[in-house]
Amino acid sequence: MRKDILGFLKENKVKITDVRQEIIAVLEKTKLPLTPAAVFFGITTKLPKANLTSVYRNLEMLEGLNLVKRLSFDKNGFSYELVSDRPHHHHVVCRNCGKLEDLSSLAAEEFVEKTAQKTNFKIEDHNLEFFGLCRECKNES
Amino acid sequence: MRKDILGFLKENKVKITDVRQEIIAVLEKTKLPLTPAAVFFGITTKLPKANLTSVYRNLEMLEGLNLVKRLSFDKNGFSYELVSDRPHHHHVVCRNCGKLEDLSSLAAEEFVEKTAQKTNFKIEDHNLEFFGLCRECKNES
DNA sequence: CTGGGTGCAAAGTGTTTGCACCGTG
DNA sequence: CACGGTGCAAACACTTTGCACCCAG
Repeated sequence: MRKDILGFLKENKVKITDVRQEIIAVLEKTKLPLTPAAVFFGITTKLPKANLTSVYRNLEMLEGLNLVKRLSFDKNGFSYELVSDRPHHHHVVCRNCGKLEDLSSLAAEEFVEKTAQKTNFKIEDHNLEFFGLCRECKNES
Repeated sequence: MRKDILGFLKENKVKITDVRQEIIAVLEKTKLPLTPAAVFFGITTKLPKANLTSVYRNLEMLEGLNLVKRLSFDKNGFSYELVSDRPHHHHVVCRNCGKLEDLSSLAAEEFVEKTAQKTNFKIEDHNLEFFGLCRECKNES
């Protein structure tokens, strides 16, 4: 588990427990958005007695501290990904093989900026997702 | 209910029932994304015996025909909006008062196009949503 | 008159809550 | 050793499924 995350948790008086370390470790390792169930599966290899409930509670807590971001790709619940120190990024999801790619984009920042001006909203967050066919699946069909 | 929708349903051999007409009427009237429960509430004024199940089934059917689009704003389920004949549009949601505004934007189209090029995906759909504070709520706080 | 559509009830699924025990700080 | 965190079970909310009756075409 990254030192900065650990420090941040301590600053916020959050106890460092096995479950928490593992949840964060799993998210760090995969670097991709995971469903609570997937995270749970990931941590059970090291913590066989762990509980889905704790995963939910901790993901919620981590979201509150902005260490984790919740995304919704499909109808069946949410996925969570670590908020890394790299800038905004968004996702492109292949509807055939389910592959998910990051997209860090200056174009996105421009777009957000234009939107804020146009609507006169104070934009605090945004969610930009793309769905389609990836290189491979595009050619197969 | 709009003629073109009615015709399109007939073309697809979908029976025109009271429930369906009312669901579409409600979506047309509000012009905003509604949850299945909200649609249900809307149709019960004219069809007191209607059932939530039918609303779900019909929204799913309409989504299949691309007459309706499913969106997810918050954790508690989905909302549906009519796919109108105007071009792509997206939403800006106020996190304080819940107000929801459309955003039809050329900038968005550009952005989608750039993304397709950059990733080499065949982009079929996208979901662009913004969250923040609207004009009024921005000034109050 | 026939197959799709509907209402109703029951089952699923993902998520949350209550509570007693546990373990970090 | 106090109090936040955890596991477990039960409750919840939203959505889906099974089935018999109904009605649009």
